[in-house]
Amino acid sequence: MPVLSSPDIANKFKEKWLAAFPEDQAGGSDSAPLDDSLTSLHWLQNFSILSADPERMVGPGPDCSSSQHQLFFKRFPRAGTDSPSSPPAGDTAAAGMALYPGSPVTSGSETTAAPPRFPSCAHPTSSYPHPQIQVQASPLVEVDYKTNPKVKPPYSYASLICMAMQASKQPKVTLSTIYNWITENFCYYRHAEPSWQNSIRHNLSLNKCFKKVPRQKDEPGKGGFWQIDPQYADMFVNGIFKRRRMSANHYSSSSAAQRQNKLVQGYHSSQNTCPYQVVGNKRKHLSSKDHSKLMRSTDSPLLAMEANKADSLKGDFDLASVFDDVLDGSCSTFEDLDINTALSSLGCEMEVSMHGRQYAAGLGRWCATGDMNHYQSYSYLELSGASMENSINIGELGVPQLQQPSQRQQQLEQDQLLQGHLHLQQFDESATLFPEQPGEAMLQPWEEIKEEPQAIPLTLDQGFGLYEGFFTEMQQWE
DNA sequence: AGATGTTTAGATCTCC
DNA sequence: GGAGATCTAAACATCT
Repeated sequence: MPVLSSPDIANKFKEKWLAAFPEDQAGGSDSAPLDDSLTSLHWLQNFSILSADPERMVGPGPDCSSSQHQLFFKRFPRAGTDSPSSPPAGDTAAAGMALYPGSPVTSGSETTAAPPRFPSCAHPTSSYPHPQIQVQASPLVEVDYKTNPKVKPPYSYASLICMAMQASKQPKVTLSTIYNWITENFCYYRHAEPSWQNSIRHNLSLNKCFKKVPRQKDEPGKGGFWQIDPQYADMFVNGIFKRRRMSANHYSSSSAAQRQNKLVQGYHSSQNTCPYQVVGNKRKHLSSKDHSKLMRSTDSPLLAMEANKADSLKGDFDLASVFDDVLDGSCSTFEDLDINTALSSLGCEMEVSMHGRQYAAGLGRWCATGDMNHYQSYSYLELSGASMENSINIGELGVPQLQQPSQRQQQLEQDQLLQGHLHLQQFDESATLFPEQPGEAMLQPWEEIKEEPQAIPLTLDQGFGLYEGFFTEMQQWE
């Protein structure tokens, strides 16, 4: 059996690629050879992520001519912009695990379906169609959860509730607000039997993560308010409910890779308990009584390809501050994302250690170091300013979670490489999710957290998709 | 009456 | 196999 070197593989890939996509042969003058892009990272240095948004390319904008990243996003939809309905590639089982609360749409490559529209969405980026990831068996089948009444969104009710809370501008929401948001953003529930509302109520009551806030006597209306219990804010990542269910010794005894793998499995599996098909996976939870559940199958060519990347895009990112601007933001839909949500979409690793104990990084702010045009790094600064040792790695591309100094340096270099022409401005996020309980979030019962922040190994394309998704959002901050 | 909230029970799945 | 998570369904109570 012949052994192919990296260039060989790249060349063969190029040949097959061009055979499959001859239109890519005629690249622009600025396009670099495909094999180069596959065998080296040099092109990354010329890659302007800020301009890489394929949607932005449509409209006027600077630096949108790079055929390389056009090609990239053409072929590899942005993982980072996987909407909540777009499960991470490779996670065929976790169709509901979203890294990025974008628009509630999952769609294929074809563009016949109308892009999601969120009238209540304020910022300009919300109006353009999001990259679409196929999750259907047929690449021609799209699932737009906002308009498709047949496909049940692959989110747990807890996630839906959380997303609704996130999308609302209020620290506390009413049941009807949750109902409305869900029905507004998920067509399925507009047409479904109202039993789902029962489930929502059941979830609110039963789930400790949700806290009921009684309505004041002078407040008119029916029922009370609901909010995420600050003690459990860490259980929501990007608006997706993340159950904690890992034993402590699991972390201490297993290797980083094993731990990561297992945790990822647990996390992903936890994100979707809805029936689905899993290609090449033992998980099969298909109920014949609801045919729509079949549509959660994720054996699209893309995901099938991604599924083969055994270690790709798995893990999660603890960032309680994803909620930080929920209160003062203008978010009302998935698409109104705060920076932390966008950061979360990076699938970056956040690891805050204190006195040898692992904590989920909750509050803090992302800062870039260096001048505005040449950021050397950016980091998540613990607001407490205590002697926390931060180890933040954005754009983890398969780097083990626990890093030695040399590894960290390596990662830093990798980060710098990836940052390329990025212009990252420091931003401020001062709002907290639970303003009525200032400081409480800082006193979260971290010790109770069994499931810890995970390093997220990403394939290059996925990582880039995440990066792109992030910096697409970052532009708004600029 | 309808909305809201609580509780119980069964089923299915994953993880340990 | 047990435990936990989630979904679904149902019954019941309370409130507006």
